[in-house]
Amino acid sequence: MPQNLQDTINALAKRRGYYWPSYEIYGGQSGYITYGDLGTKLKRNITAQWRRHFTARQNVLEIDAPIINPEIVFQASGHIANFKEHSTQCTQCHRSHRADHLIEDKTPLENVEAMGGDAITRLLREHKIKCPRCGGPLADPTLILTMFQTEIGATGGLTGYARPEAAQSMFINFKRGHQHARERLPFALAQIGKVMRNEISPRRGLARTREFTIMELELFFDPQNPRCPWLHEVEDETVNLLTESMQADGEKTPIETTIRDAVDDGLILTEWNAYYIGVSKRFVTGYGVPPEKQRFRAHLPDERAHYSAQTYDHEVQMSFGWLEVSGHAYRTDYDLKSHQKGAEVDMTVLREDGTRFVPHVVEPSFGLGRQFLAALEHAYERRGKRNILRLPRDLAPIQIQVNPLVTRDSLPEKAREIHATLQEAGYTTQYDQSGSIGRRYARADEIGTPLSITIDYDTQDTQTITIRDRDTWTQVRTPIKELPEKLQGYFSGRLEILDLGEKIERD
RNA sequence: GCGGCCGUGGUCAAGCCUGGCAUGAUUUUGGCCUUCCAAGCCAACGUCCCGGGUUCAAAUCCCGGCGGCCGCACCA
Repeated sequence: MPQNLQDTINALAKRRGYYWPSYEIYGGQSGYITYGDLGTKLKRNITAQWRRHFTARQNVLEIDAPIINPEIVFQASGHIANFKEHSTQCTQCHRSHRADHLIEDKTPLENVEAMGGDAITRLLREHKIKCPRCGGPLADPTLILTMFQTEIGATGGLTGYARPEAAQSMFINFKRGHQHARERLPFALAQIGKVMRNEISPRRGLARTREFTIMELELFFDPQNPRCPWLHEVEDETVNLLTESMQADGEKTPIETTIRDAVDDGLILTEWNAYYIGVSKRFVTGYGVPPEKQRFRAHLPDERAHYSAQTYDHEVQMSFGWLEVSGHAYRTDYDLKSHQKGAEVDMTVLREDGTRFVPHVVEPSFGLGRQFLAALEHAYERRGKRNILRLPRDLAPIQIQVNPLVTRDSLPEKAREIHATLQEAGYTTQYDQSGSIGRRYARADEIGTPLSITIDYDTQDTQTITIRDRDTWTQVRTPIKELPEKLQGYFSGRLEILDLGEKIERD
């Protein structure tokens, strides 16, 4: 067996069809993952949950914009300038360093990055800068551009880039969105879509891929009226915060605070960011990560993005360390102003007092693959020889498995009949008659199917079936005619396994 | 991109050092059996990451590539 949890889950994912490395038959290509049937269904359920938490409001509008953007969009946004790195490597100890930072350390120069590649190479040579670690000679820096570049139009001509985040689509469509939101603030634009980042060295499977789905929301508000009218909904939610100043003091243990207190104490700069941090905690808890394994860590000034005034990463404790599952950035009016300048289009909106202003933005941003990974890892349980995925019932790819107890005496026929009924009712189901009943329950457990329905010899006589619960292995007996109502109750979260029928005791 | 370790059926592993019929467990599928938790029996499907070299002979040795993990850097 594999030694660590990640290997175990990767093996399970491959075996059962959650996900696997892409381009396998051609030897593989790092940074790409393909989702299988179960994975696709799980993703769909996670996005459904995300929508429920983040977009189910009248003034949150969802859009679906193109992935390839003309260069001008990213010139205006600042990405072209900020997405280049000049990296240099020590020829002796092979460590990599950022060339511009080395120059800034050794000279009075500032913002060296903006001077361009030739200047950086020249400065590195002129000042005879050595490896800060071992003092060895450094190679000439190489330019790293982590956006995918392409040409728009089959005959070329116009440079285009794949978007590395969905946010710019929301900013460049701000005016349309504002119009559709009937020109009222606050409102938000949200988007679930693919983005691409040409990572230098992607690793750890799903946690970092070159192409992934992002779930992002931009909330626009008036900085003179920064109140979040929905804050009360999450104000009592407790979160673990690791603030900027705590990290500056070397503090590693977060403080537990309510959203309300975090706002009142000034730990979170805007009510809107605080609101979404609260919702984020609920969302992540909802898909199975216990609160004590979550924290919100503030970005230090030097790791913050070029647009951000304050960013909190929502991190989840995984077997391999902390994993960032979402980012909560206060982007101020940086982006709208950038596009106002770039496109020469007025991005201001009207206040009641007749003045105009550019709205401020708060952005919660989620990588779908990372929610997926966090949900899987926290659902995983080893019980004896068995793997169990204790996925929440509203996340499980297959909701119900239907089995005949044995494959004779017309039990399979009856089981298929019930299976068909459930499918017609809209449930995601699986029919299984292969192997012993225990083996089939084990299969259901391993892919995280919460309920198994078994047709046995009592079914014909009493018109009842048994329902087995994945987590407790408890079984209850239920009349077939009550199934629709009971299952509806269970999957809406109203009923638990013992509410579904009469408990069966077995020796 | 650099360095270290690694790559064997669907999955996990032994074999590699010391070249000689690819091995085991498990999974999957079908059958038998079977009145509830991976039972048993029978059968089947399916493998040495890719390319080149050395050799009578390469999973094994050598070279290159690709991929994975870890460290450096990157992760907006």
